[in-house]
Amino acid sequence: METAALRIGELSRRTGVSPELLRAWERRYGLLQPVRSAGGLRLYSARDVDRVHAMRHHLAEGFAAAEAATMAARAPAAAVEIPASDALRAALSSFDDEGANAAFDALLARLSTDTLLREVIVPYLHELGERWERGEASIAQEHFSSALLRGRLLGLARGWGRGLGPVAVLACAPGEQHDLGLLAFGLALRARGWRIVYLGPDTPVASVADTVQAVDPAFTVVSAVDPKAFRRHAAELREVSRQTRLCLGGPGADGIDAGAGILALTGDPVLEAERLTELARA
Amino acid sequence: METAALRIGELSRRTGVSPELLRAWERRYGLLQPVRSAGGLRLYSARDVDRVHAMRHHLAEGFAAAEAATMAARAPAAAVEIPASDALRAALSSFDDEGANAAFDALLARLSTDTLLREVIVPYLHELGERWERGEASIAQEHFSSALLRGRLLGLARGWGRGLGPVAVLACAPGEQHDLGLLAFGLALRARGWRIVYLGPDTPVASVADTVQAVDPAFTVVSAVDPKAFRRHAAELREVSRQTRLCLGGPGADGIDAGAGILALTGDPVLEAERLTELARA
Amino acid sequence: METAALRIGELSRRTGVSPELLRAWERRYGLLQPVRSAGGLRLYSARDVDRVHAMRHHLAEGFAAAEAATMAARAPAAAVEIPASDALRAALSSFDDEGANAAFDALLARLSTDTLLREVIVPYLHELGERWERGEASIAQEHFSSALLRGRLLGLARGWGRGLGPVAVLACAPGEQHDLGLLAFGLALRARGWRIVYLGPDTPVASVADTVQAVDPAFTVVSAVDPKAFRRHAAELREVSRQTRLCLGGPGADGIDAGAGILALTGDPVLEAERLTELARA
DNA sequence: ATAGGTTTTGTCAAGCTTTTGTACAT
DNA sequence: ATGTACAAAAGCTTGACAAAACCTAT
Repeated sequence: METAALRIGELSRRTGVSPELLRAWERRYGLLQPVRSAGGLRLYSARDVDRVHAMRHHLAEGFAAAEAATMAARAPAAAVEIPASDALRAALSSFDDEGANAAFDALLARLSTDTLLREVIVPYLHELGERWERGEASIAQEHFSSALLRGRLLGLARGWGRGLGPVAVLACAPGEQHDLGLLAFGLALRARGWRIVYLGPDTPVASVADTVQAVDPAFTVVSAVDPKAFRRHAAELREVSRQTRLCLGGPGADGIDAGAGILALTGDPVLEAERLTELARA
Repeated sequence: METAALRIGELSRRTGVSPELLRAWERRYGLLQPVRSAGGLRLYSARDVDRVHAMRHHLAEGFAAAEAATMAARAPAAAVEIPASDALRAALSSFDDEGANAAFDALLARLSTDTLLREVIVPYLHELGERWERGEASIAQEHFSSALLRGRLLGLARGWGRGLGPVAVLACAPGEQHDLGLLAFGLALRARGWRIVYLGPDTPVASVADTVQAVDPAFTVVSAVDPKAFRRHAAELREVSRQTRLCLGGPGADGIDAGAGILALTGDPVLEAERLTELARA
Repeated sequence: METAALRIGELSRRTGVSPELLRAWERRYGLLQPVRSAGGLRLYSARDVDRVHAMRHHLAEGFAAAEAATMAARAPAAAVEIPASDALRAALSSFDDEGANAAFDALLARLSTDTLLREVIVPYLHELGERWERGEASIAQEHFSSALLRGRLLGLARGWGRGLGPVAVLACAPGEQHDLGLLAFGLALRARGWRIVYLGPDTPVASVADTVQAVDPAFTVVSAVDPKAFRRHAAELREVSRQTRLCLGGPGADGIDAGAGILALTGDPVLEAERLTELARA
């Protein structure tokens, strides 16, 4: 996993706590248990950074160091605040192209693609879907928001077919127009080194088959919001699954009995991307 | 076959590489294998000129002579400048994401948005449409191409809602999925100072009406490939046309009797953008 | 595949890492495992370039070299997010024309024009200026960077005079050659719907006056790095300010007593563009 | 917080080899 | 035209060095 190994100086720089104090906290409270390099240097993980931040936070609250340390050791992760995501939401719901782009830029500058997807995009898509079901979202706003987000995500997607990693073919099922979730999934895969061939919304199963033949992917993902889209083409999909490792994704894959050798990806895009990557490693 | 037989002096003059060096390259790397005259003189073909040019190109890129030679021998044409629009076409039809983006970038760096749209994108869309009608285009390729171009065009569209110009609302008719032409039209308008509110594919007429109410545009354009999309919603559209200056666009607007006060935009996107701008100036 | 074989000098040039250091990284961490030529020279692949970039990226993040190396070696190079702005900087400072253009394209796809200007171009210009003052930047280096950026910005500027928005006339003061800041300013205005008439470096005040007469702009901006450029032509400028809303821009406008009715624009280009647009809206 | 020792890491040098453009003799 | 020679530029290996960063213990 996260083997990011910081030395004490960098940890100090990132947390604003002197190396001496960091060592003291280790000795006295066992706050951190860094691994050591061959030569004996302490090597810290990214999680340790959080832990030190928590420690400082508790100290500032007035707790004694010993207490602060046990608290920090127990609950290292404090929620990250992402105010810009509210700004994005607000701009999208008022047709404010400029504001939405600025907010997106701000998020992009501060977060990794992964975090952006997980913390902002995916929740927003969920939210939109729910408002939609409850009849609250204006269709006009949904269209505006989708077009804008699609543009930004496709911007991030640029060049995602290049490189050396395994190839994944992504397509929406026939009739399916909602491709934002699939885009997010593609980006998450890309961040893990995959190469993406993206066919977009409403792709006939035969086209997926053609593409599979042409590029020989490690995985193929067909996505839909509505399970009917899968049922309607069950036979064809089964056929495709004989030529490639086939996955069904999106909310529509939830109730589906995928059938032998077909994998259902029903979780959030980033999670499923992680899972698929683990699977491919094996 | 191109039997144009150059002697080494002429080859040297054409390529700017000294005869000695040409011979050295032949001896050391086998870069060229000229036929010999009866008297033993080297006779080079036109292709050899390309090969030497490629060699020089690779050298300029920083490759070592030995490497440059093998590269030049393998792909003599690689150094030849393929017109970027052909390169784009070729890359799109072979699922080459990287190549397509590079070609698009090259075009972008050399052409104005307008020229890019008029000379490259619009012709390409036409071509695709025709191949489609004749059943020649693979659907898979069309999807891949559309997704990629959509991404790039939406990338250019960024921030097109800001500023000072008049506002135009753009939407595809209900059921209509082809938004690339509409996107191109929006970009052409933007290049003329308009602000764009873009609703994207398959937009219910009621949503268009909502948006018109919210942003009060100078023009509203609804686009479709199939005229039926307009006929099916004729009444609603007439209703909308009472609140805004309404235009119908795309191939589908061709045979339509638009009705009083409704403008049909049937020409190519850039042309129509120009026309609308003239109209707005008046 | 890509067997492009670079020798160590070229790899060094492309990555900005000295050959000695590259060899040290190989020996100590096994970062790269180049194939060898018959004579024993190291031959690197394109993938190795990515790997070195990743290594540098991790180093910049504060990781120890040993850790950075294992991270760079493990991750598929494409998965490491190297901020394109760093890539641009690196390419510019190593005279890597191709790399710089690619980085610029990547930035363009990812960011809005505004963000690109504010977060990348303007800071880079500052940085260049400072290095220049401290005598660290070579003239060649500055020329190369300026020429490349000017080309790209002018590429973005294409067609910025057409359309419907208000007109702004932009010119560098007599003797002033630095127009990149002014270009950035023009682009920021364009992104807000303005039409730009751009006169470029070293423009006689009389020419500005002529242009003002011809196009009747909403604003006219004259820019200089050195305040003396303004002082020397104070009288003429005052004269021009009677025919148009005149602004003085650039670092040189900072200490200037602009005089009645003359506006000084001393902030960063994007900010000032926003300000002017607000002013025009009123 | 300091002292005294260790590890890590970028840089340099010496001496020798390979690569490659050019020159020269046949 | 051919083949050989040559010299500058670029690389290779080994070994060493020193500054910065870290360690432990007091």
